[in-house]
Amino acid sequence: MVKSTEKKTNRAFKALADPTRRGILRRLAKEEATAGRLAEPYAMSAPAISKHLKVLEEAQLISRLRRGKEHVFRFEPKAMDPAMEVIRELTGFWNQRLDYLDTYLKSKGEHK
Amino acid sequence: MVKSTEKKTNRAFKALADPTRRGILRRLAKEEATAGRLAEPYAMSAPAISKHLKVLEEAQLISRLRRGKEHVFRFEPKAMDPAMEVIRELTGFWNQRLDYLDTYLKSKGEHK
DNA sequence: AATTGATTTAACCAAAAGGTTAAATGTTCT
DNA sequence: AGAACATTTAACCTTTTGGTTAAATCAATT
Repeated sequence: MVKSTEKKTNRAFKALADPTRRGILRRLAKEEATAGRLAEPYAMSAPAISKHLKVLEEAQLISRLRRGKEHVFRFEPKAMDPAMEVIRELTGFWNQRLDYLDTYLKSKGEHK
Repeated sequence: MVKSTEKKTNRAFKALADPTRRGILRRLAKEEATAGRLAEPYAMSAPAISKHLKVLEEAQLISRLRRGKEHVFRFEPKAMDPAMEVIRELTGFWNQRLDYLDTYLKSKGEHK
């Protein structure tokens, strides 16, 4: 199922393309938080934040659980994988890093 | 200049959010190519492709040079850095890998 | 049961995205 | 100079995006 992966990739990158959403993700990467607390730093209405949260949730970058009257959000790092994979594919990230590791080990006199 | 970095990040993620543009980048990551050759795989008009190329160029993910009547494009991997940095920040990618390196060195009896 | 609180949904709006076709541009060939 | 080629720009259209305010929902409190 290559198609659904592509849609996930689209959604992930699109979600990451907005600075408000990246800010929310950064915050949630440290600790879970409610919609209200997430909204605090922004000069933006609650519905606007709610929509951003929906976009992130649809990209599966965050999950939502209801606790009493508030919604608690949590970062879901697994959903970053398609984006990481694209970047890896494009930049040969792994190769570079493995080269680096190789160089490092050589400098330690470890490697032949 | 934190602001211009944020704009670059926006543009990079936005550019990466479209599957046609990712396809173009994948192709250019292997070899440079002209607009015409890049357009071939797509059931889309030349102006549509031209616009995608413009978006990628504005995100600095590709560069353009004119060779006779054709425009030759080249992938510019440096422009991926802001996106990589966001992903790193969010997923602790480096930390994971450094932990891995650490574990590796311990297993070699190198560490402490 | 009514009120308050947290959040979303609905309806709306302007701007951006992604496509089209037709026209313009700049280069090469005859 | 003129024709053919590769590509972009212009004008247009529809859908999506990112925001707004007002209304609805649902849980907790009095």
